[in-house]
Amino acid sequence: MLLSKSCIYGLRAALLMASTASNDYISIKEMSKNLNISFHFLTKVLQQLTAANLMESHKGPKGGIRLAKPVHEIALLHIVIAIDGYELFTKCVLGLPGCGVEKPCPMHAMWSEKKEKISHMLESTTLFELAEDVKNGKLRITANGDLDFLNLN
Amino acid sequence: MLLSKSCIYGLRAALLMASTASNDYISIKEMSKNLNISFHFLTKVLQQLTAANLMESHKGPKGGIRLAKPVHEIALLHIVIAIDGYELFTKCVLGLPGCGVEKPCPMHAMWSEKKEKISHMLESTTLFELAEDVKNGKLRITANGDLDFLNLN
DNA sequence: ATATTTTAAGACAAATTTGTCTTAAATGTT
DNA sequence: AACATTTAAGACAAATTTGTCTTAAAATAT
Repeated sequence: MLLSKSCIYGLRAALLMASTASNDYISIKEMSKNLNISFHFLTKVLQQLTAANLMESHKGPKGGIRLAKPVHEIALLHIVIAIDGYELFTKCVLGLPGCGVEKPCPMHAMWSEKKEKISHMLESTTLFELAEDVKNGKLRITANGDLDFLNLN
Repeated sequence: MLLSKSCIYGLRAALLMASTASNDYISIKEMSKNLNISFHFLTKVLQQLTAANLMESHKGPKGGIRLAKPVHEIALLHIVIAIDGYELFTKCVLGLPGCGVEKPCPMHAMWSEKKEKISHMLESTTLFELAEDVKNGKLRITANGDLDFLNLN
Protein backbone atom coordinates (compact mmCIF):
# COMPACT_ATOMS: atom_id res chain seq x y z
CA MET A 1 0.00 0.00 0.00
CA LEU A 2 1.40 3.35 -1.01
CA LEU A 3 -0.44 5.40 1.60
CA SER A 4 -1.53 4.38 5.09
CA LYS A 5 -5.21 4.35 5.91
CA SER A 6 -4.67 7.33 8.18
CA CYS A 7 -3.21 9.21 5.27
CA ILE A 8 -6.05 8.25 2.98
CA TYR A 9 -8.56 9.44 5.54
CA GLY A 10 -6.70 12.71 5.88
CA LEU A 11 -6.69 13.26 2.15
CA ARG A 12 -10.36 12.49 1.79
CA ALA A 13 -11.30 14.78 4.67
CA ALA A 14 -9.18 17.56 3.23
CA LEU A 15 -10.89 17.15 -0.11
CA LEU A 16 -14.27 17.24 1.57
CA MET A 17 -13.40 20.48 3.31
CA ALA A 18 -12.03 21.95 0.12
CA SER A 19 -15.21 20.99 -1.70
CA THR A 20 -17.70 22.64 0.62
CA ALA A 21 -18.97 26.03 -0.39
CA SER A 22 -17.65 28.07 2.52
CA ASN A 23 -14.57 27.53 4.60
CA ASP A 24 -16.50 27.49 7.85
CA TYR A 25 -15.68 24.97 10.52
CA ILE A 26 -17.07 21.53 9.76
CA SER A 27 -17.61 19.15 12.63
CA ILE A 28 -15.61 15.96 12.53
CA LYS A 29 -18.80 14.04 13.18
CA GLU A 30 -20.31 15.35 9.97
CA MET A 31 -17.24 14.50 8.02
CA SER A 32 -16.95 11.04 9.50
CA LYS A 33 -20.57 10.37 8.56
CA ASN A 34 -20.15 11.59 5.01
CA LEU A 35 -16.88 9.81 4.47
CA ASN A 36 -17.86 6.68 6.37
CA ILE A 37 -14.84 6.84 8.58
CA SER A 38 -14.76 6.11 12.31
CA PHE A 39 -15.29 9.39 14.13
CA HIS A 40 -12.58 8.91 16.74
CA PHE A 41 -10.08 7.69 14.25
CA LEU A 42 -10.71 10.60 11.96
CA THR A 43 -10.37 12.93 14.93
CA LYS A 44 -6.84 11.72 15.52
CA VAL A 45 -5.90 12.01 11.89
CA LEU A 46 -7.19 15.57 11.75
CA GLN A 47 -5.26 16.41 14.88
CA GLN A 48 -2.13 15.55 12.98
CA LEU A 49 -3.15 17.88 10.20
CA THR A 50 -3.88 20.74 12.57
CA ALA A 51 -0.56 20.08 14.31
CA ALA A 52 1.03 20.48 10.89
CA ASN A 53 -0.75 23.82 10.47
CA LEU A 54 -2.68 22.62 7.48
CA MET A 55 -5.94 22.90 9.35
CA GLU A 56 -7.42 24.79 12.25
CA SER A 57 -9.69 23.41 14.92
CA HIS A 58 -12.23 25.09 17.11
CA LYS A 59 -14.06 23.58 20.06
CA GLY A 60 -17.64 24.01 21.10
CA PRO A 61 -20.88 24.52 19.21
CA LYS A 62 -20.32 25.71 15.65
CA GLY A 63 -16.79 24.44 16.07
CA GLY A 64 -15.00 21.87 13.99
CA ILE A 65 -12.13 21.84 11.57
CA ARG A 66 -11.34 24.07 8.64
CA LEU A 67 -8.49 24.54 6.24
CA ALA A 68 -5.80 26.84 7.55
CA LYS A 69 -4.86 28.08 4.08
CA PRO A 70 -6.45 28.73 0.72
CA VAL A 71 -7.14 25.54 -1.18
CA HIS A 72 -4.56 26.27 -3.83
CA GLU A 73 -1.87 26.45 -1.18
CA ILE A 74 -2.42 22.97 0.20
CA ALA A 75 -0.78 20.31 -1.91
CA LEU A 76 -1.46 16.62 -1.50
CA LEU A 77 2.18 16.20 -0.61
CA HIS A 78 1.77 18.36 2.49
CA ILE A 79 -0.95 16.10 3.76
CA VAL A 80 0.89 12.91 2.94
CA ILE A 81 4.01 14.07 4.72
CA ALA A 82 2.08 15.37 7.72
CA ILE A 83 0.61 11.93 8.25
CA ASP A 84 2.93 9.32 6.77
CA GLY A 85 6.12 11.29 7.13
CA TYR A 86 8.99 11.38 4.68
CA GLU A 87 9.57 7.65 4.79
CA LEU A 88 8.12 6.96 1.36
CA PHE A 89 10.50 9.45 -0.17
CA THR A 90 13.61 8.81 1.85
CA LYS A 91 13.65 5.18 2.88
CA CYS A 92 15.31 2.54 0.72
CA VAL A 93 12.70 0.56 -1.16
CA LEU A 94 14.55 -2.63 -0.21
CA GLY A 95 15.03 -1.52 3.38
CA LEU A 96 18.82 -1.30 3.28
CA PRO A 97 20.35 1.25 5.63
CA GLY A 98 22.51 3.88 4.01
CA CYS A 99 21.19 3.21 0.54
CA GLY A 100 22.14 5.99 -1.84
CA VAL A 101 24.06 6.73 -4.99
CA GLU A 102 27.35 5.63 -3.40
CA LYS A 103 26.01 2.37 -2.01
CA PRO A 104 22.87 1.69 -4.00
CA CYS A 105 20.53 -1.26 -3.58
CA PRO A 106 19.50 -2.98 -6.82
CA MET A 107 16.36 -0.91 -7.08
CA HIS A 108 17.79 2.41 -6.02
CA ALA A 109 18.19 4.03 -9.40
CA MET A 110 14.89 2.95 -10.86
CA TRP A 111 12.93 3.71 -7.74
CA SER A 112 14.54 7.10 -7.26
CA GLU A 113 13.21 8.16 -10.59
CA LYS A 114 9.66 6.98 -9.87
CA LYS A 115 9.79 8.42 -6.39
CA GLU A 116 10.71 11.81 -7.77
CA LYS A 117 7.78 11.72 -10.11
CA ILE A 118 5.34 10.68 -7.43
CA SER A 119 6.66 13.41 -5.20
CA HIS A 120 6.30 15.95 -7.96
CA MET A 121 2.81 14.75 -8.73
CA LEU A 122 1.74 15.16 -5.11
CA GLU A 123 3.46 18.48 -4.78
CA SER A 124 1.98 20.00 -7.89
CA THR A 125 -1.56 18.90 -7.15
CA THR A 126 -3.45 21.09 -4.72
CA LEU A 127 -6.84 20.72 -3.13
CA PHE A 128 -8.04 23.44 -5.48
CA GLU A 129 -7.93 21.49 -8.73
CA LEU A 130 -9.35 18.33 -7.26
CA ALA A 131 -12.08 20.05 -5.27
CA GLU A 132 -13.35 21.66 -8.44
CA ASP A 133 -14.06 18.27 -9.95
CA VAL A 134 -15.44 16.87 -6.72
CA LYS A 135 -17.94 19.72 -6.64
CA ASN A 136 -19.16 19.16 -10.16
CA GLY A 137 -19.43 15.43 -9.59
CA LYS A 138 -16.60 14.32 -11.83
CA LEU A 139 -14.62 12.93 -8.93
CA ARG A 140 -15.90 11.27 -5.78
CA ILE A 141 -14.58 11.02 -2.26
CA THR A 142 -17.32 8.82 -0.84
CA ALA A 143 -17.99 5.17 -1.55
CA ASN A 144 -21.40 5.82 -3.07
CA GLY A 145 -20.71 9.19 -4.68
CA ASP A 146 -23.10 11.20 -2.52
CA LEU A 147 -22.51 14.92 -2.56
CA ASP A 148 -24.42 15.71 0.63
CA PHE A 149 -21.34 17.32 2.10
CA LEU A 150 -21.23 20.07 -0.47
CA ASN A 151 -23.13 22.49 1.71
CA LEU A 152 -22.13 21.57 5.20
CA ASN A 153 -21.63 24.53 7.48
CA MET B 1 5.72 1.64 2.29
CA LEU B 2 5.49 0.49 -1.30
CA LEU B 3 6.49 -3.12 -0.66
CA SER B 4 5.87 -5.25 2.41
CA LYS B 5 8.85 -6.55 4.35
CA SER B 6 8.02 -10.04 3.16
CA CYS B 7 8.25 -8.82 -0.38
CA ILE B 8 11.53 -7.04 0.22
CA TYR B 9 12.97 -10.20 1.73
CA GLY B 10 11.80 -12.19 -1.24
CA LEU B 11 13.40 -9.80 -3.67
CA ARG B 12 16.69 -9.75 -1.82
CA ALA B 13 16.80 -13.53 -1.58
CA ALA B 14 16.01 -13.85 -5.27
CA LEU B 15 18.80 -11.44 -6.08
CA LEU B 16 21.17 -13.39 -3.89
CA MET B 17 20.32 -16.60 -5.68
CA ALA B 18 20.66 -14.93 -9.05
CA SER B 19 24.05 -13.58 -8.03
CA THR B 20 25.66 -16.83 -7.00
CA ALA B 21 27.84 -18.54 -9.56
CA SER B 22 25.90 -21.75 -9.99
CA ASN B 23 22.20 -22.34 -9.70
CA ASP B 24 22.63 -25.10 -7.14
CA TYR B 25 20.34 -25.27 -4.17
CA ILE B 26 21.22 -22.77 -1.49
CA SER B 27 20.09 -23.45 2.04
CA ILE B 28 17.72 -20.93 3.54
CA LYS B 29 19.95 -20.79 6.59
CA GLU B 30 22.87 -19.56 4.50
CA MET B 31 20.72 -16.95 2.83
CA SER B 32 19.21 -15.77 6.07
CA LYS B 33 22.69 -15.33 7.49
CA ASN B 34 23.98 -13.42 4.51
CA LEU B 35 20.93 -11.22 4.22
CA ASN B 36 20.44 -10.81 7.96
CA ILE B 37 16.87 -11.98 7.82
CA SER B 38 15.16 -14.23 10.35
CA PHE B 39 15.53 -17.81 9.14
CA HIS B 40 11.96 -18.89 9.80
CA PHE B 41 10.49 -15.78 8.35
CA LEU B 42 12.54 -16.10 5.21
CA THR B 43 11.48 -19.74 4.97
CA LYS B 44 7.87 -18.70 4.78
CA VAL B 45 8.53 -16.04 2.21
CA LEU B 46 10.43 -18.48 0.02
CA GLN B 47 7.61 -20.96 0.33
CA GLN B 48 5.39 -18.40 -1.32
CA LEU B 49 7.87 -18.04 -4.14
CA THR B 50 8.12 -21.78 -4.66
CA ALA B 51 4.34 -22.00 -4.57
CA ALA B 52 4.36 -19.43 -7.36
CA ASN B 53 6.77 -21.63 -9.34
CA LEU B 54 9.47 -19.00 -9.30
CA MET B 55 11.70 -21.20 -7.18
CA GLU B 56 12.20 -24.86 -6.42
CA SER B 57 12.90 -26.38 -3.05
CA HIS B 58 14.59 -29.56 -2.07
CA LYS B 59 14.75 -31.11 1.38
CA GLY B 60 17.61 -32.89 3.07
CA PRO B 61 21.39 -32.46 2.96
CA LYS B 62 22.54 -30.48 -0.05
CA GLY B 63 18.99 -29.26 -0.33
CA GLY B 64 17.73 -25.71 -0.27
CA ILE B 65 16.14 -23.35 -2.72
CA ARG B 66 17.04 -22.48 -6.27
CA LEU B 67 15.52 -20.45 -9.04
CA ALA B 68 13.04 -22.39 -11.13
CA LYS B 69 13.82 -20.46 -14.30
CA PRO B 70 16.73 -18.69 -15.98
CA VAL B 71 17.49 -15.34 -14.36
CA HIS B 72 16.38 -13.36 -17.38
CA GLU B 73 12.94 -14.93 -17.14
CA ILE B 74 12.21 -13.81 -13.60
CA ALA B 75 11.08 -10.20 -13.45
CA LEU B 76 10.82 -8.26 -10.22
CA LEU B 77 7.11 -7.95 -10.89
CA HIS B 78 6.65 -11.72 -10.65
CA ILE B 79 8.16 -11.72 -7.19
CA VAL B 80 6.21 -8.69 -6.02
CA ILE B 81 2.93 -10.17 -7.17
CA ALA B 82 3.70 -13.60 -5.74
CA ILE B 83 4.14 -12.04 -2.31
CA ASP B 84 2.17 -8.82 -2.12
CA GLY B 85 -0.45 -9.75 -4.68
CA TYR B 86 -2.03 -7.46 -7.20
CA GLU B 87 -3.31 -5.01 -4.63
CA LEU B 88 -0.77 -2.31 -5.38
CA PHE B 89 -1.82 -2.33 -9.02
CA THR B 90 -5.53 -2.81 -8.70
CA LYS B 91 -6.69 -1.20 -5.47
CA CYS B 92 -7.81 2.41 -5.35
CA VAL B 93 -5.10 4.58 -3.86
CA LEU B 94 -7.75 6.30 -1.74
CA GLY B 95 -9.39 3.02 -0.81
CA LEU B 96 -12.70 3.68 -2.53
CA PRO B 97 -14.52 0.59 -3.75
CA GLY B 98 -15.29 0.48 -7.44
CA CYS B 99 -12.86 3.23 -8.30
CA GLY B 100 -12.23 3.39 -12.03
CA VAL B 101 -12.54 5.60 -15.06
CA GLU B 102 -16.34 5.78 -14.68
CA LYS B 103 -16.33 6.59 -10.99
CA PRO B 104 -12.83 7.91 -10.31
CA CYS B 105 -11.47 9.05 -6.98
CA PRO B 106 -9.60 12.36 -7.04
CA MET B 107 -6.27 10.61 -7.45
CA HIS B 108 -7.35 7.96 -9.89
CA ALA B 109 -6.02 9.49 -13.08
CA MET B 110 -2.69 10.63 -11.73
CA TRP B 111 -2.05 7.44 -9.84
CA SER B 112 -3.04 5.21 -12.74
CA GLU B 113 -0.31 6.74 -14.78
CA LYS B 114 2.35 6.28 -12.10
CA LYS B 115 1.13 2.81 -11.32
CA GLU B 116 1.51 1.81 -14.95
CA LYS B 117 5.05 3.04 -14.98
CA ILE B 118 5.95 1.26 -11.78
CA SER B 119 4.39 -1.91 -13.11
CA HIS B 120 6.33 -1.57 -16.35
CA MET B 121 9.52 -0.89 -14.47
CA LEU B 122 9.12 -4.04 -12.38
CA GLU B 123 8.08 -6.10 -15.35
CA SER B 124 10.95 -5.07 -17.56
CA THR B 125 13.62 -5.59 -14.93
CA THR B 126 14.75 -9.17 -14.48
CA LEU B 127 17.08 -10.74 -11.97
CA PHE B 128 19.62 -10.99 -14.77
CA GLU B 129 20.46 -7.30 -15.14
CA LEU B 130 20.53 -6.64 -11.44
CA ALA B 131 22.51 -9.74 -10.54
CA GLU B 132 25.24 -8.67 -12.93
CA ASP B 133 25.83 -5.51 -10.97
CA VAL B 134 25.48 -7.27 -7.64
CA LYS B 135 28.25 -9.63 -8.70
CA ASN B 136 30.64 -6.90 -9.69
CA GLY B 137 29.92 -4.99 -6.51
CA LYS B 138 28.10 -2.06 -8.06
CA LEU B 139 24.90 -2.93 -6.25
CA ARG B 140 24.45 -4.42 -2.82
CA ILE B 141 21.79 -6.61 -1.25
CA THR B 142 23.26 -6.75 2.25
CA ALA B 143 23.43 -4.00 4.82
CA ASN B 144 27.22 -3.95 4.88
CA GLY B 145 27.90 -4.81 1.25
CA ASP B 146 29.58 -8.17 1.90
CA LEU B 147 29.76 -10.42 -1.10
CA ASP B 148 30.35 -13.66 0.80
CA PHE B 149 27.32 -15.18 -0.81
CA LEU B 150 28.79 -15.05 -4.29
CA ASN B 151 30.10 -18.60 -4.13
CA LEU B 152 27.61 -20.38 -1.96
CA ASN B 153 26.84 -23.87 -3.15
C1' DA C 1 -24.10 29.89 35.86
C1' DT C 2 -25.60 25.85 33.51
C1' DA C 3 -26.10 22.95 29.86
C1' DT C 4 -24.80 21.57 25.30
C1' DT C 5 -21.69 20.93 21.67
C1' DT C 6 -17.45 19.99 20.06
C1' DT C 7 -12.31 18.89 19.92
C1' DA C 8 -8.31 16.77 22.82
C1' DA C 9 -6.19 13.11 24.96
C1' DG C 10 -5.39 8.80 26.22
C1' DA C 11 -6.63 4.06 27.55
C1' DC C 12 -7.93 0.00 25.49
C1' DA C 13 -9.16 -3.60 21.88
C1' DA C 14 -8.97 -5.77 17.31
C1' DA C 15 -6.60 -6.76 13.20
C1' DT C 16 -2.60 -7.21 10.56
C1' DT C 17 2.17 -7.78 9.87
C1' DT C 18 6.39 -9.38 11.45
C1' DG C 19 9.13 -12.46 14.02
C1' DT C 20 10.11 -16.84 16.91
C1' DC C 21 9.80 -21.52 18.16
C1' DT C 22 8.59 -26.40 17.93
C1' DT C 23 7.51 -30.50 15.57
C1' DA C 24 6.94 -33.12 11.33
C1' DA C 25 8.32 -34.79 6.90
C1' DA C 26 11.56 -35.64 3.35
C1' DT C 27 16.17 -36.58 1.59
C1' DG C 28 20.84 -37.73 1.45
C1' DT C 29 24.91 -39.99 3.92
C1' DT C 30 27.17 -43.34 6.50
C1' DA D 1 18.76 -48.94 9.28
C1' DA D 2 20.19 -45.00 11.72
C1' DC D 3 21.48 -40.39 11.54
C1' DA D 4 22.05 -35.72 10.14
C1' DT D 5 20.37 -32.01 7.34
C1' DT D 6 17.07 -29.36 5.42
C1' DT D 7 12.32 -27.62 4.06
C1' DA D 8 7.18 -27.63 5.59
C1' DA D 9 3.72 -26.43 8.61
C1' DG D 10 1.65 -24.43 12.18
C1' DA D 11 1.35 -22.58 16.87
C1' DC D 12 2.57 -18.71 19.27
C1' DA D 13 4.42 -13.93 20.46
C1' DA D 14 5.67 -9.12 19.51
C1' DA D 15 5.01 -4.97 17.06
C1' DT D 16 2.41 -1.98 14.35
C1' DT D 17 -1.70 -0.19 12.48
C1' DT D 18 -6.41 0.48 12.82
C1' DG D 19 -10.52 1.11 15.39
C1' DT D 20 -13.38 2.00 19.81
C1' DC D 21 -14.53 4.03 24.07
C1' DT D 22 -14.27 7.13 28.02
C1' DT D 23 -13.15 11.27 30.19
C1' DA D 24 -11.46 15.99 30.06
C1' DA D 25 -11.25 20.59 28.33
C1' DA D 26 -12.86 24.44 25.73
C1' DA D 27 -16.34 27.25 23.65
C1' DT D 28 -21.03 28.65 22.63
C1' DA D 29 -25.76 29.46 23.74
C1' DT D 30 -29.51 29.81 26.90
